[in-house]
Amino acid sequence: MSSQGSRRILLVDCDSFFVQVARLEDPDGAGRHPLLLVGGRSNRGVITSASYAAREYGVRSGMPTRRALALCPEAEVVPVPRGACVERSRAVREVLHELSPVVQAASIDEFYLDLGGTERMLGGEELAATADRIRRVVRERTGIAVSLGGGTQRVVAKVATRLAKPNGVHVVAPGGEAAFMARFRLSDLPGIGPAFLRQLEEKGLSTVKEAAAVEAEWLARWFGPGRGTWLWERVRGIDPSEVDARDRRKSISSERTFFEDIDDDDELERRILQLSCNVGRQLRMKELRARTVTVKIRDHDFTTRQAGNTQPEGLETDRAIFAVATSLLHQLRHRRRTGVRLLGVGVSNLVRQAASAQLDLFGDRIALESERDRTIARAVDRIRDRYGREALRPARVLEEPDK
DNA sequence: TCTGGGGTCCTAGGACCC
DNA sequence: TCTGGGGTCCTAGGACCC
Repeated sequence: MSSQGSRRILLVDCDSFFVQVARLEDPDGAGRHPLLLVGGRSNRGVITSASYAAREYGVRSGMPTRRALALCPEAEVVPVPRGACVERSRAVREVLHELSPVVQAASIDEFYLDLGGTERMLGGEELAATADRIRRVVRERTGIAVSLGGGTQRVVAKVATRLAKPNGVHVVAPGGEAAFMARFRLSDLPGIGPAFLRQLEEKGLSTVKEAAAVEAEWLARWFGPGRGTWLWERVRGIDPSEVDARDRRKSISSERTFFEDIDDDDELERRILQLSCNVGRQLRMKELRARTVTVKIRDHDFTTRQAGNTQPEGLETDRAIFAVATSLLHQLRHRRRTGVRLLGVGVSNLVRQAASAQLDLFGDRIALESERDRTIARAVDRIRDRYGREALRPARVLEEPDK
């Protein structure tokens, strides 16, 4: 939409989103507790989001719940309100669509906007003023407190959001990008995690300023041409990536960490059936089919392995996904047979239902799913929508087809 | 008090085709 | 029989993000 020079990018980031939603969902219970933690409560659970008051005790998201409670024994832990989070996220996005020509959802609680080209329409309003107006409108219309970072580049908007939190705005003026970035540590940059940070530290680099003083040639030699260029640009606040409103979903997955490790093949097969059904359901809801099915296993010792298989045609039925997933599971179990901590099923290489070939181009192949299978799967979805999840159990879906 | 669940992107090697 | 590249697709693994 907008050219490089006139980009006016804002990142709208919901403040401790899961905690906010949990409070809105239960205003008299969880909503009242200042030390609120959202996350898994089982023996293997972790914290997804912590209230600002709880963070003062050192609690962080991703931390095992047990450890969080050791640090902050008074805290209350509530499960992630998944459905409500999806609804609130959609509500925020809809309001943003009214306020900005380009909206890209980066995650459930982050949205990039590009207001480039709207200067005349907004009567010359400063970007910081626009950001503050958006903050107030989103709050009024959805009840969600957000913070906004802004600038001419995505990376600048992203880093600026850190200074805006909570419930504030921070906009970097055009031309001030490099000077703005120079105040941060390399670990503050999005895209630099523990592994890259270790490599940077080996070269004696820990701040943006230090890295900006190194010639591009050396960065390329140390970290490879791709990452060298990437780093050279980011420490100067340069980010060529556009805000892309057409961004489409590329994969769907469902995984579960078990309360206790599972080593029994029949039990694993039952679990993988449930996961296959979860994925299939979402696929059909979005009117998509998947050509690739992937199974992920995490062994008792945390070794994580995966196997995938790509079909010539897209699949959408639970039965077909389950068939592929089961064979991949056996493959993985054949290579290493130990207690399984986590099992996951994912699908990718997504194609639109309508766009998938209806013609039997693969007549000599045994089809994994027929048009009849698909019709049945969609009918089962409708019955479940109407009468609840338990109206038809997965076993019915897996009946043998007519021979 | 070990390490969730949902994603994206990148890399590298092998197969296969021209 | 040996020797090239280049392009695309698939697979596995890893890093990273919220």
